[in-house]
Amino acid sequence: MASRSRVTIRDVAELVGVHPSTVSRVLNPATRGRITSEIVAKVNEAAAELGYRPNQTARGLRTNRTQTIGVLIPDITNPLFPPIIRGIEDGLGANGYTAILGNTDNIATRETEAVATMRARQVDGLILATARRDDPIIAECIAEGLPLVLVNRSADTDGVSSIVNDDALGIALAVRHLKYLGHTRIAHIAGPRSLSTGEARRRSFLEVMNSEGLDADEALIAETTAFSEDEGLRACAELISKNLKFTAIVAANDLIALAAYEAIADAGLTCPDDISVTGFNDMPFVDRLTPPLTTVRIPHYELGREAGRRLVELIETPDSPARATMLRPELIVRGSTSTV
Amino acid sequence: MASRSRVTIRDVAELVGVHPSTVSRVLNPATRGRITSEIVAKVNEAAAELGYRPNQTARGLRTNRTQTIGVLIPDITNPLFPPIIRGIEDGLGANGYTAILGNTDNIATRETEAVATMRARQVDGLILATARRDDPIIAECIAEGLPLVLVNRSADTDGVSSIVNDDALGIALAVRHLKYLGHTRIAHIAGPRSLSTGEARRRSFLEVMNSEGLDADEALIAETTAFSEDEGLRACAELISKNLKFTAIVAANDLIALAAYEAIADAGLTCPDDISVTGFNDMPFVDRLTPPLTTVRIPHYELGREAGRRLVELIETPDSPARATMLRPELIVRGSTSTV
DNA sequence: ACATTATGTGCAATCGTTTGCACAACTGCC
DNA sequence: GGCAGTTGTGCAAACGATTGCACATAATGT
Repeated sequence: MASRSRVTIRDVAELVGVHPSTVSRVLNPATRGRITSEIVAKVNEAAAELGYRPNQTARGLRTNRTQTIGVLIPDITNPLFPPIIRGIEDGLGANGYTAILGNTDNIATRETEAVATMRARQVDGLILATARRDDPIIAECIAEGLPLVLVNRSADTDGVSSIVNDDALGIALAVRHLKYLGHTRIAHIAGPRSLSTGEARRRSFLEVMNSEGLDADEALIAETTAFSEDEGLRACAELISKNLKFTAIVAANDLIALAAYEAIADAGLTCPDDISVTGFNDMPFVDRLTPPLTTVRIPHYELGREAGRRLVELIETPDSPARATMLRPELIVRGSTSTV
Repeated sequence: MASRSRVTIRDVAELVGVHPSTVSRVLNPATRGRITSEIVAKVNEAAAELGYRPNQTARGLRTNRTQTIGVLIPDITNPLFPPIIRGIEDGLGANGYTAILGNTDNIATRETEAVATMRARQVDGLILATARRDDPIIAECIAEGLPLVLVNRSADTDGVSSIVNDDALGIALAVRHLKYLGHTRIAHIAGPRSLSTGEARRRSFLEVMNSEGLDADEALIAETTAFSEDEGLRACAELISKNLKFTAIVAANDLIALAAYEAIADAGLTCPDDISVTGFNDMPFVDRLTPPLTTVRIPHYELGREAGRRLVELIETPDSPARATMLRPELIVRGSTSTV
């Protein structure tokens, strides 16, 4: 028969001739010191010989800690998320935690459902990359005392830990770069205002335009309902059709910037000769486009890693305070921006 | 205190006034029929009222089934894998299973390690997207009776279920397309022979060149040690420097095709005017390159979904035989190939 | 009407660990 | 040498669910 995990702590105990609890104490670093070193050695030897591996399930039942955490993301096939996930796993893995993933496709019901299955699996905490600014799951987690970290997107609720990019800085870098190139009328294709990223970038755009003394014209802001190419194309085409005489577009993310390329070409114009474009995220391969995309690079991996570490901290020292952390983005100048 | 999952089957039982085992039977679809429908209704009602959620950990301990499976992939940030993972999760999720991920970076020790932590977590089965043709983990799983499905890459071992792309067909499509365009001297940048994909594509290349009556010249095959851009660039530059008068390159995957673009440009040539290039995988955004890449599209999502379903089948009907399944790829013709 | 079978529910053991408590044995002190 | 204090180990009760078995009660057959 399948011998999976057949060897238990009891087998090890019998082989050595001690009580199972002694074996348990040897195997737990925190209690190991209380056991005679001679026995420690014997137990370790026996465990190795039998190929003993602790049963996490049993441990989890007894301790009410599964060393498992849930990660909610919109969609793993969006190239934005893999580095975040990788970062999370690395940040957790170093501490013996494992992640289970849930894709929500940005659908609220699927999000609720995913949280439910994760809680049934007794996750020790949750990382949300899916948060809407008013997401009810956040309050729910706080009420239930379930450790929570937001990553990538933050929320309006305070008292919750988050690791996000400094969107205001990112937009400022893009706008100042365009100003430096001589642009004064700059458009913005904004993301959804229900997401912190969409809102923050939009607000920052207006602020920076103002503070830099450029034409901060609300008419130059186009709204989208999703960070998608379809939406970007629609918004951008509309903007161009209005004939507002702008010479540059600050797109709220790279997909929208890609859509801008298309809309510009559709209008018989060229990028960057007629209109400069900046993106946001620095997705894979945007350096290979024609023209290569000038964009704001977000440290996605680090975002994830910090989120993982922060969550472990929250789980292991339950009274640690909530902190909102911002990581610095970087402007990557390529060929999609040029002087007017 | 945190109320997470505090309500147990016992609480529900007390509220209704029945024994916990009765509640358990009601909640389990297989045994529900044995209970009076009146009680079933009351139990369901009480469970809903208390917000009862079964504790998967406890269930797992008792039944020795965690409804969790392990997925090993080389690296989630490689755009090849997210759709596979998404497919796996969808294929599993419909059956109540959840996946935990492990990134191995194609390092054997990390692979062994990941399997160990997964087995400690009592996974019910394993999906390997990391298999080398002679991977020892496969034999190990079979010996232990741990259900296993290979996805994307297969192995030399038989008696193991796998869901892979029909690489031979994919290569045939690419070669025939080039032949149709008038190419006769065609080069191949092969992937690592230690991986089924590298070997199968390489072998198929020679076979198809022969069967199509083209110059099947071993000298036109360049070897790489990894499916990476660096390796592709090295191999391709070397091939070009040999001055072998070929007019097309069949790259073993898209990253290598990208490297071919670079090597071709470095040699002062252009694609497709001087050399046509085909890729393999149809990664995101290769349609946006200049020129857009002609490539073989692999149904990655379906590959993953089938793997998930197959594993569930293997777990739930343990004597089901191992099957090797191939899914059909599709040639996507774009701008990187042209007539000679 | 009585024996027999079906049906529905309760009982208690069990899965593999962890951990508070008890208690020997040993140490050191005066 | 008796007493308090350590120290190291064993004991047994959990954690929350599942499930073979037992046993009432109800349904069935003759």
